[in-house]
Amino acid sequence: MIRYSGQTRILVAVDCIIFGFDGEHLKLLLIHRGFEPEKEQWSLMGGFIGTEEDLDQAANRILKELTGLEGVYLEQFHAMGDPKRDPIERTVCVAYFALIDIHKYEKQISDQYRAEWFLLKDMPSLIFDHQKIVELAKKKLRYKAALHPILFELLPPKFTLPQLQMLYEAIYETEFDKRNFSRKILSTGLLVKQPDKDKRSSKKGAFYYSLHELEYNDKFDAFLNFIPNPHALIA
Amino acid sequence: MIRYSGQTRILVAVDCIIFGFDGEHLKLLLIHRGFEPEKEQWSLMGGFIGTEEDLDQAANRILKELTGLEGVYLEQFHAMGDPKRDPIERTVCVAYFALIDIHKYEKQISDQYRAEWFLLKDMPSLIFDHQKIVELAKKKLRYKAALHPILFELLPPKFTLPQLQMLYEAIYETEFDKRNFSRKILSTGLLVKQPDKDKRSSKKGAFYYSLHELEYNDKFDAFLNFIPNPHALIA
DNA sequence: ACAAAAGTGTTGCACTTACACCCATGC
DNA sequence: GCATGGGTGTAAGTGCAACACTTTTGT
Repeated sequence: MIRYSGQTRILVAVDCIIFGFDGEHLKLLLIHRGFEPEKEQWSLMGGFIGTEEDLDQAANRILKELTGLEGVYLEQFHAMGDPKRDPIERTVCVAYFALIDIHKYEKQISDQYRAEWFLLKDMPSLIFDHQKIVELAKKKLRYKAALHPILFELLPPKFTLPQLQMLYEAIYETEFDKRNFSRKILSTGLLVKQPDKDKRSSKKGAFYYSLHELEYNDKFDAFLNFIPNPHALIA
Repeated sequence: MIRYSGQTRILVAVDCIIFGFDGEHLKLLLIHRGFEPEKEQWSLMGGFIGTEEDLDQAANRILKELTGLEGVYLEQFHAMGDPKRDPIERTVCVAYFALIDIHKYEKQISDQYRAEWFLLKDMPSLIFDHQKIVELAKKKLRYKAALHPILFELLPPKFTLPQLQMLYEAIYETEFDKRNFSRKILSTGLLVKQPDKDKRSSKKGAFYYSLHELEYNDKFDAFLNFIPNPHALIA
């Protein structure tokens, strides 16, 4: 087998930033490492890429190992290559962020890891440069969600407009006018009103909506402008 | 030295998509490889990362080796990891796109490579998955340039509004109304009118403008909406 | 004087914002 | 019957798109 000569080969890992939404706050799924290095520390879910898989496959595999979930929204957003980022051995990492419906996550799927949800603003310190990766992921998520309908991935298949608005408000750390918000969201044509209501959070109850799959796939890449004054809110 | 055991180490390369603008068309700087593998084929400029450099440093070094330029606009946009993308040996590549003032490029800086500018729509076939990387880069460039003032990096320090408009038109493969275009661009406050004119392309001559550095740095990350109907033009 | 490109203003429309009241229900 | 959250409409302002004529100057 021919190989390139005189070059250093390096470990390549994939790390996943897993976002979830509990109805009120944005959360991150972190793992408590039961193994060296940095045993007993909190970190992002990650792993080395296998010999027969590409990066997306590796990210999906890793996500499944931790959460048991497949078909999750997963997007590559940055590669980190500082030679000193992993003190044990040089590792280049390709970071992905995942958006999951927090209720689909079943605890203790993996016994190698103890996983736990943390509020974004109440996170433990993380190993290596994971803190920095999380910051990048947050920024990227805000950026992308301002223009593309990705936040639905954080909600269950049926959700209410107040729930959706709370999600946007959590992500942008601000408040929106509910009349304008509902008009803007509904005008995209992405939502289908359901006949039933969610009555858990009010006496009157709020109508459920679900995604119009066809429109959703069509408009996913379109430029939709989901938030007012993006100029002010996006770094 | 402690290392992670049982993991495969992989080559990591950086590839640069180098965009230039000749006043009329968007171009790409490609190299004719004088070495194996794929000797005598056209490819993107790339190289393996060094043991002491991070990804950005590697990209800057590689760009300098080919063009002699430093301080160039360079942005990481995607990592490619298909195990079969390089037939010689598995290589993960991190792709960057660079924007340079085409007139700053001096030929034959490197004798390892023969470099040549190609019209984007008139490119030779490229090695490996470089074609795909170029497609991704074009998409990313369009996307980013719709919201951020990056295209100035493709022009000389002094340029005219008609030149700038031609650039935007080349990138989006469409035409804009010059009255609306000039109003929109000038309203950003990013440009400073110069006292002199460029008289090469008309009898009347067009005023030069230069970047207002302070405003440019301030507003670089802002959301500016440089093109009409982004919905229609951005994939 | 004519050709060729630069420069400039206005109007209508669409979208966005700001804002306040009624509705349905469980207790 | 009242408290709680859900749902809706309107008016003013802003930003965007469409559109045509004048200016300059080299030949």
